[in-house]
Amino acid sequence: MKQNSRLWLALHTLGHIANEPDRMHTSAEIADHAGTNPVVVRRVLGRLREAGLLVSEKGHAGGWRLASAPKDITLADIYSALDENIVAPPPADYARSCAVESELHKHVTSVLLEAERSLVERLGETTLAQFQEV
Amino acid sequence: MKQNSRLWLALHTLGHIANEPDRMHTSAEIADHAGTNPVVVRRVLGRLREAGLLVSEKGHAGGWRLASAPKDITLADIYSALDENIVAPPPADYARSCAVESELHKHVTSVLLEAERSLVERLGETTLAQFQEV
DNA sequence: AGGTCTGTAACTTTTGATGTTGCGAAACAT
DNA sequence: ATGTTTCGCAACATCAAAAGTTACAGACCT
Ligand code: FES
Ligand code: FES
Repeated sequence: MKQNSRLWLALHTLGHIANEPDRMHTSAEIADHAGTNPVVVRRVLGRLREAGLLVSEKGHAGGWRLASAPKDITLADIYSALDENIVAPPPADYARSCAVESELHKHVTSVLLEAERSLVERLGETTLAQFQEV
Repeated sequence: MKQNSRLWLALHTLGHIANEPDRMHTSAEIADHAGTNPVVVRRVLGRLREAGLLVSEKGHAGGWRLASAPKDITLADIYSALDENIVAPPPADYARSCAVESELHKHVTSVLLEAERSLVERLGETTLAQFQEV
C-alpha cells in the first residue's frame, strides 16, 4: 500500500461489498484483496462504522456489510467519515508578521474551505449504487 | 510549518505578492513571514516559476515577482503547478485478485479522477486579483 | 470447549515532507 | 576588481504521519 490511501482503500472495498451486499466480508479477505493487512483494514472500516456506513459482527459468520442500501451511501459520506481534510491543511504555526486577524489571511483560508466544500458536494453526487454490476 | 503545506504556502505567499506586485520579494523575507526557511520557500516557488507563474532574479535587487497580472493567475494554475494529486493517489501496488482490467476498478479510479478534475475546475474560478486590496 | 472473527493497544518500519548547511553562479554596488 | 546580495541546487538530518506488525481480550457461533 501507500501513503494517504485510506480513501482509496475505502472506495474500492465498498465497491466490492456493494457488489455482494448479502454476505459478510472479513477483514482478512479484504486485506488480501487489497494487498495489505487485516488490522489496517479494520482501522479504516472502523471509521466508516462509526459514521454509520458499515456494520461489523464478531464470531463465526462475522465480518462487514453495508449498513444501508448502496444507493443511500454517497462518496461524500465516505470522504467525510475519513475526515481527510485534503485541500485545506490546518493553519499550523504560521507567521508572526501576518496575524490571523488579517483580512487577506482570512480570505485565503475561506477560499480553500470553499474549494473543499465544492469537492465534497461533487462527491455527494455519486453513490455506491453506481459501483454495482459494472 | 507542517506537512503538505505547499499549497498553503504558495497561496498565502502569492496573496502577499499580489498585493505588492511592483517590488521584488526575497525568499528570506517570505520565509520569515511564513515562519519557515528560505530554501523551503525557493523549493515551492521554484515550481511556480517552472510553470511560468513567477519570475525570479538574482543579485542585489533580486527576488520574486509575478510573471503576469494577478487577474491572469488562477488558483488552478497554482494547484497544478504543484502537482499535488490530492484526491486520487496513484494505484500503488494493489491487489492480485482484482486486476487492473477489472471494470469495477476502472470505474472507481475514473470517479476519483473526475472528482479531482471538478476540484481544479472550481479553483480555476478564483484568481489572485481577488486577493488584492482586501 | 474450540474455532472465528472483530476491537484495540502497543510497537516498529517506512515514507514523504520539511529543515539545515554549504557552496556555486549571477547580478549589482562601490 | 571586490564584496555583497540573492537565487539554485545538492546533500544531508530531522520529523511526523501512515502503514505494517504483533499480541491479546471480547464476542459469537457450532
Ligand atoms: S501568511 Fe499572510 S496571508 Fe496568510
Ligand atoms: S481493488 Fe480496485 S476494485 Fe477491486
